[in-house]
Amino acid sequence: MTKKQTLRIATYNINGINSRLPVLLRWLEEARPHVVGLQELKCTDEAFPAKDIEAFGYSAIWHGQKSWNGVALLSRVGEPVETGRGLPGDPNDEQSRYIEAAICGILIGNLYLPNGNPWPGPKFDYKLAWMDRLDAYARHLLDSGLPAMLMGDFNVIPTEQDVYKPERWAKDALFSPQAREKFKVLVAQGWTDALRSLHPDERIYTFWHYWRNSFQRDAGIRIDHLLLSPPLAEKLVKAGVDREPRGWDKTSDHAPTWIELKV
DNA sequence: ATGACGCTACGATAGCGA
Repeated sequence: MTKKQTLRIATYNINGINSRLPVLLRWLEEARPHVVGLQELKCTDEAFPAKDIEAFGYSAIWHGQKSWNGVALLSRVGEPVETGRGLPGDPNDEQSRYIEAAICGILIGNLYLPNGNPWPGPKFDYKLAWMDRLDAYARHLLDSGLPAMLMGDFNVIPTEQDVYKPERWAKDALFSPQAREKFKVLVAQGWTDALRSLHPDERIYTFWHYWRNSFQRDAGIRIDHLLLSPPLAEKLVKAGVDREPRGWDKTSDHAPTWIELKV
């Protein structure tokens, strides 16, 4: 790092990277994040638009899957050194929901946590089991003492403060007591919820449904999170949500969510 | 309760996921 003061790291559920490519590239050009974790690529490894992304100055690693899921890490501050692909803890889990790399001396885990609807049901059970595996792995990361972070689409609304109208989400897996409790226990291991720690009293949303003019009414929820280990938390200087891209044409239902770290 | 999107396929509309 030469004279750079801060490192900007973002998470963005792109909801189909090839359909959203113009939106992604426009945002990369305008926001110029140093590191980006993407979720919901909805493409195979072969169909990942690596050349387009490289043309904007980013190295990338990705873990695709036909039709669903898929995660990637982008960096314009050195090539990501991959340290993990697939969440440990279940060798039979074939869903592409986790990719991890060392970038600029930071261990970055990028995740797409299962949605879990309908609740109850097997998809909800899968969500809770996935969260148990994440809990175990996150503990391992903290124990390493490394500057580490876990970011992505957690598909969990942590508290009533993180939803425009709690009663509308009462029967949704994203707001279920079980998922919220597991998220709470995870953070309590010693992670810092970056956005909430810097903005304790604000309403912060990262997702708005396409239907019923949700974005225009700001009827949103906060489900995209960046969790920092103690050595990173002390370097946190800014955090926010880029709401503008959510208003663009043919856009994702999520907005890019980011932090800035002292380097 | 409603419903928007992208993706896929014994495809040209419908089911699935979320």
